[in-house]
Amino acid sequence: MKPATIRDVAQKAGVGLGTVSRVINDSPLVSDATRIRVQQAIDELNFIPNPTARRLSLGKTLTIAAIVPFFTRPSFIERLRGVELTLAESEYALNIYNVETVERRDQCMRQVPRKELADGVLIISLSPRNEDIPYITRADVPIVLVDANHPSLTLLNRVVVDDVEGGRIATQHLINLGHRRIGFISDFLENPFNFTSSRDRFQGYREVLEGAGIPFNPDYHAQGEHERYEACRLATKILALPDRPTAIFASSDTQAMGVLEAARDCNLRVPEDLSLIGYDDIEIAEHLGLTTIRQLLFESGQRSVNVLLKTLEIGLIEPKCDVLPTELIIRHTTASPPI
Amino acid sequence: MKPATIRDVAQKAGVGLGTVSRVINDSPLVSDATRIRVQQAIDELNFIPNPTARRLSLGKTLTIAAIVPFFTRPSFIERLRGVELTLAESEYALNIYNVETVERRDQCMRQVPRKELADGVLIISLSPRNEDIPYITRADVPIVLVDANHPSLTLLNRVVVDDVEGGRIATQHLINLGHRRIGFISDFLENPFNFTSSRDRFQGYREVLEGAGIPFNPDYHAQGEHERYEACRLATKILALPDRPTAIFASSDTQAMGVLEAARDCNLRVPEDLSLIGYDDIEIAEHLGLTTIRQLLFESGQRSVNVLLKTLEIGLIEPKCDVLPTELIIRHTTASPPI
DNA sequence: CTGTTAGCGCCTTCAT
DNA sequence: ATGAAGGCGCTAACAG
Repeated sequence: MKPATIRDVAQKAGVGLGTVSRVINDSPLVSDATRIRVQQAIDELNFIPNPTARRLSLGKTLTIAAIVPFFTRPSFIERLRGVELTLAESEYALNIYNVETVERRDQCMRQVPRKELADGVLIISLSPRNEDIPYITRADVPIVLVDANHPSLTLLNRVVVDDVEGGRIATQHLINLGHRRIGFISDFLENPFNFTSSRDRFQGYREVLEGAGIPFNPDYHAQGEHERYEACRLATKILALPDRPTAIFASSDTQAMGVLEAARDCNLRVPEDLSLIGYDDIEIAEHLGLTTIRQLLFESGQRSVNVLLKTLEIGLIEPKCDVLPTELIIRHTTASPPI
Repeated sequence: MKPATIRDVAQKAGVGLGTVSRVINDSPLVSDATRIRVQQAIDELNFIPNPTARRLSLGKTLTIAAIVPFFTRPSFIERLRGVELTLAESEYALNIYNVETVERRDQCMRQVPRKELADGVLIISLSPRNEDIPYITRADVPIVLVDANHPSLTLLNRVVVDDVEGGRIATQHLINLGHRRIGFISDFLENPFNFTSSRDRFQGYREVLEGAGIPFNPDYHAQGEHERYEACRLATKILALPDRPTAIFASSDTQAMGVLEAARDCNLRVPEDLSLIGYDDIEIAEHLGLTTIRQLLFESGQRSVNVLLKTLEIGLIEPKCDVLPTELIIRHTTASPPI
């Protein structure tokens, strides 16, 4: 049987359509008597206003779109959790656009920011490229960049973390412990998804090296897919170097796990023989006792939604760039180098 | 500026509304000449049919709802990934209803299975209770139960795993190694969310114990929240027993990690002093070398979507119960007990 | 305060 | 093969 409509309710309550609509929307323009009568009819019919019709009539989708790559990776999940929980309290639904291929990336970046699809868009961890800019700037929908950036997009709200600074902190920590030979394992610095975090962390790494008078050794930098296996493979190669590093900075905790495996394979003790620092402080990091750089993943999700909701409520506001802090978490994978 | 509508396209192409609609929907009832003309107008106007209007007109939501608890837990994520990837190829959108409280559980279970909200519903890892049954059976929407069950719901499609069997396999593995004192750490067997997996695995555990002539020792069973910390706490208590178990079966890999921590705290080597087997085979299990029971998480998501889509396409079909296999993965946390 | 009416953008008959 | 018209369920503006 078909679900009850506003019309059924009106008939049952013996009122007009408009009145039912007013009751639904908590309009003050209804007498208590009729409100009760209508409410009764609603309850009896187990009526719920059809969201699709509502959206069409309102000209709003009541939906927020989140474009996020590889949404099963722990760090992205944690961001999404912040998004989801914050949004759950609102009247907005969440649509997740999971990006796992470059084609999909481009398609989402260009097609999703549309009024017909969402009232607001969160672009997470995917920095637009120059070719994307026209699509984004002409979008008639508020957009918030989360963990993403682009020089010419200062007119967008952004919630970011200073990855260059994070790279500095990590590297400085290792140097403070006395390390001079410091490896860096990362995603591909140049990649079709335009992930920028590794690039930024690498920059911080190099800045600090230079500041400490340590020349950058290209052999100590290996890049590859963002996967444990791959990181393990890369680390194994670096650790086989005649003058192997005494410390490795992995640009994510996941990759740090790969390094841990490589160290195990090479019979290197961590941290006695090899120090290791990761990045993100995902949940598993604590279990592993991994020293890492914490960033506020959950909070980045929360904040970005709040900014978006405020924009939707108040209308365009002065675009802000919200820079979340970064923190060194010292656990048990870093120590002074062997003498 | 407002997005282009079908009307704009019609005007630009010099045809009627209906024709544009036909072109959009690949109707054969359009001559090639006009089709091209219309397509040109569509491209020029950068027109995309408004999904909301489409849904209202079609009387379909073109949306699949997935009710899933704690969607950030690795095992649920992996199921969701199967759902998402499979659905991405279809014309259906995915709406995730994340359940983290009992109130929300009840609300979702009762309100989500409605035609107005979704064309199909996936209920993941949440077994309906008796009180939910009326809401579910009267739902006018196809429902697929994933990793969930209920005796009176044989009319629903289900994709499940035999957790009792999984519990048996895990326990048998330990017994085969020579263990007689086997602990079991699990979620609360009775819980307001009505998670049933721990209960089933526990049953398998007890069956095998009994079959081996080993009396069940209640001291060896501890239940608590599904969290590493909690599992660690529970394991610590069990391991402090005068006659502590030589092996522990944790009802999830996450909890197994807690046990690992407890063992570490107690200076117990795994597997020399304590054997440990988990459940799920989430990604981290491999890194940890954890012996565990693998279930096809990703595939459960895929299959459930396929069943749902087929139902939507073909209409009601004979409800099936798809039982996915379970597999023992032996790694390095189980061995014969110390003599 | 309340009933009525005109859309929202699209799909689908029904004529032509 | 194509145009015109009615309707999907709701909101909002208007008249009373």
